[in-house]
Amino acid sequence: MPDRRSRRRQETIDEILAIAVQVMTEDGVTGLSVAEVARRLGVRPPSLYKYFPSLVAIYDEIYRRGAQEHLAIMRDAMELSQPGLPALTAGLEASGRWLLANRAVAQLLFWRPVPSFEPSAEAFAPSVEMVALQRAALRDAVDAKQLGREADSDQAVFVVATFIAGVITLAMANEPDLEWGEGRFTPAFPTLMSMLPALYPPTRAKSRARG
Amino acid sequence: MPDRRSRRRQETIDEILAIAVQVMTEDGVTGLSVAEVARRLGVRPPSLYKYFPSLVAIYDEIYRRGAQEHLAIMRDAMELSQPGLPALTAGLEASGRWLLANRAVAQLLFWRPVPSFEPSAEAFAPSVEMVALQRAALRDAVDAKQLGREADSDQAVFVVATFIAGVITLAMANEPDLEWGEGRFTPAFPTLMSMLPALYPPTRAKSRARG
DNA sequence: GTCTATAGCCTGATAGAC
DNA sequence: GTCTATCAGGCTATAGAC
Repeated sequence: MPDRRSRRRQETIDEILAIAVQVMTEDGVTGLSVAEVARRLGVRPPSLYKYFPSLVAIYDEIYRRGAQEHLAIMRDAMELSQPGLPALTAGLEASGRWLLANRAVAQLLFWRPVPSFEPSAEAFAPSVEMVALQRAALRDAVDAKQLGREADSDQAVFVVATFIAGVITLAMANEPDLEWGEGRFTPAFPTLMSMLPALYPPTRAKSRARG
Repeated sequence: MPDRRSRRRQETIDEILAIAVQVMTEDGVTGLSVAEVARRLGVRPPSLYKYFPSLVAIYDEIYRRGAQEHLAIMRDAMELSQPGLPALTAGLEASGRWLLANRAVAQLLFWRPVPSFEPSAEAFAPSVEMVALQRAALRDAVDAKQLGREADSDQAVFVVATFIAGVITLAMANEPDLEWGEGRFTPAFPTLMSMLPALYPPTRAKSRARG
């Protein structure tokens, strides 16, 4: 029941989270503090405890929303492309674009830089579905004979994960001010993806080899 | 002139750095503090300032020694292998093995998790030489006709950098307790390297095409 | 929901005795 | 080179008035 009171409250929560991400961006993920968020919001620290019970709770909500949005971005991009390799490539590109545009959240999601913070199981769930989506796209690619049968495997998921993780890692470390598509690393991603058929050569014609 | 006094001093410095790395390993890179190192060393915080002028100076020395050791490890592995692709693969494997065995230092070297810390130019130097070594190995690979001419390029360095960065990133994020060669990601590295000839196909026989 | 006030911790760093 | 003492500040979180 979103009456005026609770809507106002929701807006405050959103603003707190936006400021928190900004602080993480400027001062590093571990540089986030309740005090600094309060300062920027123009209130005193105790007021924030009406919205979040602890600093870790803020981290967890940023993680949860980030994982959710990241998954949605990738899924949408995949659905707009042809099934199989095109969808996989488009999905990972969209993922990379989002991660570079949301670097602080990306670090929180994948680098675990805050030892005292472990994401809750609920917050972690989207990561599991991302793997499933990639696995399904590889299966489609095999069905469409874009790739060989060995590509319908966890191992193949790891290979494409290596491509995107490598590109993102290098871009974040060495090109902190560039977005996806700029610089020396991210433009190489399509090239890397184009290597997949060489790694998993599609079988020719024979649809039912080896019974 | 290493008399007894300065040798003892050097041992203390080494011990401080070893403890500091241990703290970073347990509490995260940003969890390092002068107070905690002093506690574990069994002295009071002010005593450490006789050895390092500031907390940042400790970070910088860990960075400097780490970069140096990392470079030496890679160079040694390359020199023990056949020039070209084998040396490149062996060097990057040795690099990966060292990074996974020295995760906290690896994070300091490549992730810049401490916003207030920027490595000094001197401390950064080994990174430049690592790129040069990889570039030279690619040139050897071209000369030995293991790869095509396009592999003698910065772009090819970025590609192999992507392979190793991707593998290391995934291993560090998802398999915090496994070393190189274990788990799902690092064993895929040789497979990735074996894709290079497909990406940069060696020219056959014709050594002087297109004068 | 906001505030003041405060408890109770932590930190980096310095001065100066020994 | 070690210490005590201390400065000056940061932080999370809570109690309780308004």
